[in-house]
Amino acid sequence: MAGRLPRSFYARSAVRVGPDLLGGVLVRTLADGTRLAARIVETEAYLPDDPASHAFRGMTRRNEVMFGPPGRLYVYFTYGNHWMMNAVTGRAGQGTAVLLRAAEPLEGLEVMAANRGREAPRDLCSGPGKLAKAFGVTGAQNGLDLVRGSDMHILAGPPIPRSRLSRTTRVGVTLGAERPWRFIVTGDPFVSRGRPSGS
DNA sequence: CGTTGGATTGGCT
DNA sequence: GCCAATCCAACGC
Repeated sequence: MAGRLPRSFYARSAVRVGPDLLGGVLVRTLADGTRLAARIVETEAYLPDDPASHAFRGMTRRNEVMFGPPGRLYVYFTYGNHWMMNAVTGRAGQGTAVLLRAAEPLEGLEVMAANRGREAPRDLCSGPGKLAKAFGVTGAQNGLDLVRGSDMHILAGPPIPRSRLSRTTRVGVTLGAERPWRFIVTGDPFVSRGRPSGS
C-alpha cells in the first residue's frame, strides 16, 4: 500500500489533482482509534477565476482556507443540512480546490453506517454530503492539514487507467456549467447519482 | 437589516 | 422523476 500524499501532490492545478485523487484512499482516525477509510471514485475541480467556485468573488471568512496552503481540508456547509469536503490545491493565495464527491467504503463501515443512519455500503459515501456525514466531518475539521495532521490524510492509490477515467460537467453548478471538471471512475457503483450540469 | 439561493439529499408521486 | 427541507453566506438597500 502506498503512502500518504505529500504537499507537492496538492500543489498543482486542480484539474490535475482531481483525476489523480481517484483511487486514493481517504483515511480518518477517530479519537478512540477507530479508522475510517474509503477509496475515492469521484471528484470535481474548482479553479482560480472559475465562476462556479466559492473563491470567485475573493476571500471571505467562509472560504479563507481555500486561499491558504495546499493540502489542507476546506469544509463548508450548504443547503441547510450538508457539509462538503475539499482538498485545497495550487499555490497559497490562488483559491482553488478539489471537491471530494464519492468514495467506496473500505474500513469502519459500522461507524459510517451509524453516522449516516443507513446500512447499505452503496449509500454511505456516494455523494459529497454523504461522504462528509459518513466520516463525521463538519466545520470543526475545516482547515485541517491532510499532509502533516494526525486526524485525516489521503493515501496514494494505483493510478486509474485512462480507459476507466471519465470526465463530465460538474453537478449542481449553474455558472461555468460547461467546464468538464468532474472526474469519475467509469462505471464504478459507488459514484454519486448527481446529474452533471451539462445534460 | 432583509432577501435570495445554493458544489444536496431523501422521501414521496 | 419531482420537490421540500433547512440555514447561512453573500449581496443589496
